[in-house]
Formats: sequence, structure tokens, C-alpha cells
Amino acid sequence: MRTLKYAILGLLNQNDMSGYDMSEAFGETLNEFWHAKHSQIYPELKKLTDEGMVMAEEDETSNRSRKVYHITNKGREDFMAWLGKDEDLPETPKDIFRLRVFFFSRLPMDTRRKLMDSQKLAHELRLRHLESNKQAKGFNQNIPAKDDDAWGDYLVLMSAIMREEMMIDWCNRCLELMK
Amino acid sequence: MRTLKYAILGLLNQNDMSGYDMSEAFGETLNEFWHAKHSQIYPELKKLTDEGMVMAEEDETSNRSRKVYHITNKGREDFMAWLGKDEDLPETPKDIFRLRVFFFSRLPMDTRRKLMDSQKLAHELRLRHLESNKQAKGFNQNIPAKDDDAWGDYLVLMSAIMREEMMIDWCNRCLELMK
DNA sequence: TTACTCATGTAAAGAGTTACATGATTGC
DNA sequence: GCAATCATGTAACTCTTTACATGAGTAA
Repeated sequence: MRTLKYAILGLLNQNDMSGYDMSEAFGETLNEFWHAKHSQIYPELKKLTDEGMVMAEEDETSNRSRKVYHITNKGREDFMAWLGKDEDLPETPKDIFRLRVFFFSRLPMDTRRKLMDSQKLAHELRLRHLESNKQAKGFNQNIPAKDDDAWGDYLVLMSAIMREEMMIDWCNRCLELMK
Repeated sequence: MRTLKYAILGLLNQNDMSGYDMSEAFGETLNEFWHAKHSQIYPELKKLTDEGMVMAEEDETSNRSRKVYHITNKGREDFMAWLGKDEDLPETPKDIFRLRVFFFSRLPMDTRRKLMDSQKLAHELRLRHLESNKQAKGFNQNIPAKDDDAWGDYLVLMSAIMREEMMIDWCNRCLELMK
């Protein structure tokens, strides 16, 4: 499926950037739903260059040695074809914690509670982090325009917040049942 | 991390079963949060046998040639140590659709709407499927006892339902914003 | 000068999917 | 007889992570 390819092309379709910049993008906004290590990004950029999807040039403005990539017309066409394509839902993503919960009946009640409390706390921290991101991006004041690149960012951030709220809600219900 | 190992040990800790039975378990209840193809299960069972975690015997009661596995004491100890261990939250799982939404501003509005409608429908179908599972397992009538293996099944099914409801909710909010 | 960040790469191993391959049993 | 299901396995490939490796600039 080469999804990383499209994640990279999508970023380059918004702005020219280096492999390092992409690692950072995958560590910030996009992080909630996609990520990749630099050891995966650099080889993929090389491959995309060979395929004529992107082009690199040395960044002369920087005093560090960095390669800035930009998307080609071919790359843009390929990306846009992918972007508008309606795909089947993939299998639900794997979740180690919920796998653990599936086997919970074998644990003493206080251990179950401890694990569930810890899980809840972790999601609360994540939620707070997302809320502060939302604040920092000004999404609390105004929603981005529909043709602004930040619009997708907004929807995805909203989704991440809803997911964390749901997880906390579930933890609470489970803790209720453990009383 | 060898999570598949623990998924298998967990299943064998509940009941003796064959590799084929495990594929089926991964396709039913557990499917919402873990799954594996037979091509991954059989080699793992072989490895676990070599490690002394499980033991196989020919099923004489069946007129088909099947190997039934059971967990050893060593396997059970290893599984229980894993089960009670509090691990850090992993990175959020990748989600192709939300990656797509991140780049939505580049698509015409009717395409965005079409993709979002289709996504919503897919989650509605999944939710209905989960609700009928819940009904079939009798979880609407009574909640399993805390020491029953079905207890974990119940919590995990509840979580899957909440996830699908959240996704539908998010789709609705996005569609609202696209008006 | 030392630690940190920026910046780019490769190698090896592990996890997971798809395809290849076989054979017996059951129900129509 | 034929299709579907039961049942087990291997091979090749893709995707992802961890570890190895290097070097230059920046700030204390």
C-alpha cells in the first residue's frame, strides 16, 4: 500500500522540506495518526527520487548541510489520486492494553485496578497535551477556513481529543465495574 | 516485545486448542484488538514448543489430523508475569483515513463529503455487528462474573462499541463542518 | 570543551501480509 | 463428483524498529 509514500508526498504537497523536517512533522501534529523514524524516511525519499515523485536540492540558505525536497508534477498527480480514493476500512488496529484486559479475569482485583488506573492516567496526560496543542494553534478561538491546510489538522486533532476522552470514559466504566 | 506470544499463551491459559482454533479466536471475539494469520501462528507455536512454553499432542478424538496445544507451567508463569506488568502507552496507532483527512483541504468539498459519508457508513456497519455480538453473548441480559473469562471479553467488547460510536460521532461533526 | 541539537545515512532484526502448497473430511 | 471447510505448513516480501555510524554547528 505504501502509505508512508503518500504521507511524505502529502507533506511535500503542503511545503518543501527536508527528511529531518518530516521526522519532526511526524512527531508533532501528524503524530496522532501517522509516524515514521528517520531510518524509514531517508530510504523512502531516495526511492521517491528514483521514481521521479520528488526532487532534492542542497539548501544553500542554511549553514548546515541539508537536502530540501519538493514534489514533482508526477508526484502530485499520484498523491491526488490516492487522496480521493475511497478504501475499505482496514482491520481494527492492535491494542496491547485491551489484549491484556481480555485476559483480566486471571488477575487479582487490586492488580486489575492498578493497571486500569495507570492506563487512565496516561490517557489523561495525553488529553491534556492535545488540549494545550489545540490552544497553542488557536483552534479554541477560531476554526480554520475550509481551504486552509490547517483545516485537516483541526479535524484530526478533534478526533484525537475525542479518542482520548472515550478511552478515559471507558477506563472509568471499567473501574466502576471493579468495585 | 513478542505480543503474539502472549496472545497465544493467554488463549491457551483459558483452553487447550489448535492453531486453527486460534485463527478463529483472532477472527471473532479478540478480533477487535488483536489478530494474526495462520502463517504467523503456526511458526510461533513451533517456537513456543521449542522454548517449553507449550506442548502439543495429536488430537485422537477428532478424525481430522489436528494438533492440540496446552500451556506448560513455565508458559503460564511467563504469561502471568506479562499480564500483570504495567507498560507505557505505545505510540498512537496509525490510521490511514485520518492521515487522508489531514490533507483534506486539497480536495473538492463534494469528494471530502463522499469519503466521510463512506467512512461513517463503514463504522455504522461495524457498530451494528458489535451490537449483535453483544446480544448473542447475552451481555445485554447479564454482565459476566468478575472471575469468569467472559468478563474480559465483555469489557473489550464495550470498548469496541464505544470506539465505533466515537468514530460515528466524529464523522457527524466533520460533516457538520462541511456544510 | 562538552553537551545538545541538527542532519543524514546504513544494517540487522522483528513483525506482519500475501502467496504458494498440500491433504483430509463433510455436505450437497 | 464438487465445493466448502478443516487443518497445517513454508517462502517471499513489505513494513517497522533498534542499533550502528558519522559529522557539523551552537550554546554553556
